[in-house]
Amino acid sequence: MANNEKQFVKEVADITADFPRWFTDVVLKTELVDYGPVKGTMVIRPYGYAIWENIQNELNRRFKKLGVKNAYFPMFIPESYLKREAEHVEGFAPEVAVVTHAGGAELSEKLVVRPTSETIICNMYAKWMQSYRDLPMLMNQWCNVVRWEKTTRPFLRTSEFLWQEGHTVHSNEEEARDFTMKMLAVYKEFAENALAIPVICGRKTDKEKFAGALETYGMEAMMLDGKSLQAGTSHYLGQNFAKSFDMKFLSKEGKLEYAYSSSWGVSTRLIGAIIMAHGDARGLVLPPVVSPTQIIIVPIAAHKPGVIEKAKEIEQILADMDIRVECDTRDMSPGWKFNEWEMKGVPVRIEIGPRDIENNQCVIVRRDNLEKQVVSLDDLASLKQLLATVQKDMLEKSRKNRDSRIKEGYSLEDIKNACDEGCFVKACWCGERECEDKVKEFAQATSRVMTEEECEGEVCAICGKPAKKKVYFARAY
RNA sequence: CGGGGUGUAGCGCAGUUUGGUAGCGCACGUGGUUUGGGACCAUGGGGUCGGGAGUUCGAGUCUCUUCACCCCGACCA
Repeated sequence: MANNEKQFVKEVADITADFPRWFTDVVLKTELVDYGPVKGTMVIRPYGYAIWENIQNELNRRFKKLGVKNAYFPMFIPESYLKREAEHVEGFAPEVAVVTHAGGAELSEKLVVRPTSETIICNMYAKWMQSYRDLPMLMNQWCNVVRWEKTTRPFLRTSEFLWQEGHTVHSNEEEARDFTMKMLAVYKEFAENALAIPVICGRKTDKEKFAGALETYGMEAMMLDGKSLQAGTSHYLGQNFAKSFDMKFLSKEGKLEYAYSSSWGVSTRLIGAIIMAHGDARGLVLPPVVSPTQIIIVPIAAHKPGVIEKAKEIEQILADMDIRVECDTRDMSPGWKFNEWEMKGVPVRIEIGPRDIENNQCVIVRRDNLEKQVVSLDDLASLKQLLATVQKDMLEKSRKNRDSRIKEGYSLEDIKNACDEGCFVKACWCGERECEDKVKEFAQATSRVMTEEECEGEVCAICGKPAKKKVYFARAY
């Protein structure tokens, strides 16, 4: 059958062979997103947005535990704010969108559409903090930001994207540093337990750090093709922004002091990470925790008496167990529905037909390994456990895959060869920017994060000078 | 901004060499038969061939021009 979707399955038969194409097909055909009319923007459709909502819920719960509260700050930032922190403006200037006209007239001061909100939030924080009693301030906002990138790809890099950006201020360095690390740990736990994506966390090199930060920590996830995706960052900003935005407070000792701040964020890119970490030739594979629909019920021979009723009955039982369940009663052949829901990555499918009803059973199919099993209709309670199992197995599978693709590198050639094979490379490094640039040029790879591993007595894999750090190198999205 | 490519129905494409009635598959509407891995029969609707100018009796096709998008680089969550 020369049918669109069948062609799609064929096209993606070997997904890593043409990964960008596979990725684009998947996000368009599963109705996650569509392209916006403005180049580089994406429309997030209900199915994609539902994943985002689940991510939001999971993260909000974790933020709350740390005492972080949600707030909202304006999208327009006076151009002068951005310029106050020298490194920050230098880092973001090339990619900001600027509003020059509004209300039918030219503005006296141009407005930058936020590429990130440190500047405007710090400006407000400065007004709100008087004494050490006001600290720490721990806030987060869910919003959109705009960064005018040259090349774009749905979810991974778009001109406008949704994210969460948290901003904290503290009265002392230790607490601010501690919070930066705490949030990194939250992200890691979230990535692994909610998204089933194992991540490598660590400090970024100066070359890769956030414009304006003292230290940037990142979590890196390996995609199916062995490339790395920066899935989240946590920055220790020191007193940089405090000094630029006059964030001062009166200490216990009665002295006026600059505050210490941190910022951290994850974006809709995480949805891209899910797609590219778990997907297969049939399309998406979504982890149950964030999947919009956790169980899909497909009635077989739905026109026969009692089938729909039974399917609906099962739907109700599962819904009462707080499972996100849906019953597909559309007038289409079952095979068509199987393929569609597999493509959309729904973790578990239930098939229920006349033969099953006769035997008081249903057929359960897992999306992650496509295993089929027959389950008694009296045993539906076990499905909750099954979802948890799928979640756990997905993480394990990703972890195994990733661990088998981390290599040690002792030369530029090693690094290049490993990247060509779709691997991360751990290599000793002297700490010089120049060597990172060489890796970029020779292997098209960048340093992802630094490890805590010892490299005493080792030499830099690039220049041969004494090594200071052990670093992960990889090609990245 | 460099290098390459594509614009024809909602989607995917053929037709362009050699100018001569606008085509195919999927999707969509209607009627019926179906339903355990992408069903079938019948029938129907849908187009300023990216835009503009030119050559010609006649342009999807040739010439010029313009616009848009995609892929590969440089930049980046």
